[in-house]
Amino acid sequence: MNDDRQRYAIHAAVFAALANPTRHELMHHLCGGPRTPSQLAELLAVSRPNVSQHLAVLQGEGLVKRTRQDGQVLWEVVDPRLAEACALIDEILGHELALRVRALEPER
Amino acid sequence: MNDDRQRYAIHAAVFAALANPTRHELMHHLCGGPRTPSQLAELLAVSRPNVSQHLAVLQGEGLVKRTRQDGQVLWEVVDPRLAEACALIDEILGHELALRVRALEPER
DNA sequence: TGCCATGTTGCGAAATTGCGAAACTCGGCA
DNA sequence: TGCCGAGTTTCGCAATTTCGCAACATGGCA
Repeated sequence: MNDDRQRYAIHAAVFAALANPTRHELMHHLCGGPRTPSQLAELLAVSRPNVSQHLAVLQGEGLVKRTRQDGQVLWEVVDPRLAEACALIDEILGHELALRVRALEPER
Repeated sequence: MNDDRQRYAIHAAVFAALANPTRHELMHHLCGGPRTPSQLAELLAVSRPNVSQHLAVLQGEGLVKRTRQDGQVLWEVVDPRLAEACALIDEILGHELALRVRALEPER
């Protein structure tokens, strides 16, 4: 019972890590392979400090990890299946999400 | 490009709706079938106004919907497959999450 | 050694979130 | 009509998040 409460909290924390557009986009790019902070900063058009901060949040939830190769810092997703999970959520919520992307503000 | 940006924002908003322990628990209970706000308030041990607020957030992201039956208000999940999606994420992140739950509470 | 590019961390301001308390809406019923 | 309970909305405040900016850390190279 109380154990469930903690489970919900931990689970929610993982979702919170992906509840930010910038972090969501970071994960998307990282699912395509390891990237350096500078590459990510350029891809997302945000500052490098900002990238580092968001990567730290994702790392804190165990979604990405930092490696070093040839003297440069590389960040990568911990489990490639995370990409599959995102794709599946896309599929399940696809209809409504697609509709909302298409209709940016008509009503609601 | 810019379309992707909006897509990330909308997608992140859906995750944000599930990025709160109370809302996460609400979704869990609602996946088991329709419930009234009063039932939910008692199940989660939170105030009824609080339940209404969280339900409004979930509704805003198109995850739950409100119906009326026999004079009482019932809330239910829009798509039952949402439960499957949550289960799948559990499975993919299961290892680390289970470890973290265990780390917090040695016994269950 | 000093210089430079790359990464990270600390800090303050603005914006957002979460929740309790109070107020309001609505249906049923005597 | 008035009352009552269920449900929702509003308001105020504390806590958190986000981001830009500055400072600090680190590795390669002349």
